[in-house]
Amino acid sequence: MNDLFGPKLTANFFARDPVRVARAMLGTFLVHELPSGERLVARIVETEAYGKDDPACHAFGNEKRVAAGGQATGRSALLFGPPGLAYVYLNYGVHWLFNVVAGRKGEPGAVLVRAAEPVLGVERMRQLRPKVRRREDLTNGPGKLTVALGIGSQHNGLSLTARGAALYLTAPNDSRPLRVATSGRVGITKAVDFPWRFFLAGHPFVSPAIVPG
DNA sequence: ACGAGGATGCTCT
DNA sequence: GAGCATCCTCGTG
Repeated sequence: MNDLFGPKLTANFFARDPVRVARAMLGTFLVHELPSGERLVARIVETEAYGKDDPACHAFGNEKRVAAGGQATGRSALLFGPPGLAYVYLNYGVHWLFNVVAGRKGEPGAVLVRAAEPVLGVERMRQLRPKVRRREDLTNGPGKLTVALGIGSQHNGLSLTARGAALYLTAPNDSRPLRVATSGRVGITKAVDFPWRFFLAGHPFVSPAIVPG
């Protein structure tokens, strides 16, 4: 690898309570290797967990069906499957949002990546978001960072932990403690009181929805 | 600076 | 047909 980031995160990392995964994903690096070989890398600074018994989770409707012995259907079936897959879906008919499937066996869940700080490939990110002036606006929101990193529907369902994956996460090499803050999740109407949003306090690339402490 | 409103398409508490 | 895990533009001050 190099001095910045360490080993690729494994499926084990994602195979636990999504709330813990969401917190643990802060400070990790999201890497997209383009077909050209160019690497786009951003450090994750804001996440949200979605999980079991969570009215805001896309899997919520399916949970009752599955509990009754049925099969999960539709886009959220992915959330019941193995952890470490990408869950990418279209929001408001306009924006692709990137999640990592997470959770204990048989329990649905995912972690939404809401904001990140560009680390490598910034010039390419600017090309992908040509109207942006401030560097922060490149990746300080869930719909923005997918554009900047070239992530889209083509990644839905792909493994982030498989050998040869073009899209994956790596652990940071330094293990300095992070200043993590918690809040309710942003932009939703159900279960707004769940404290399942995590971000680096005061970090300039946290999404502007809520002023960071 | 800030708030209102439109875009746009998929899913189905 | 309603409701979205959002972003951008265009008003007004």
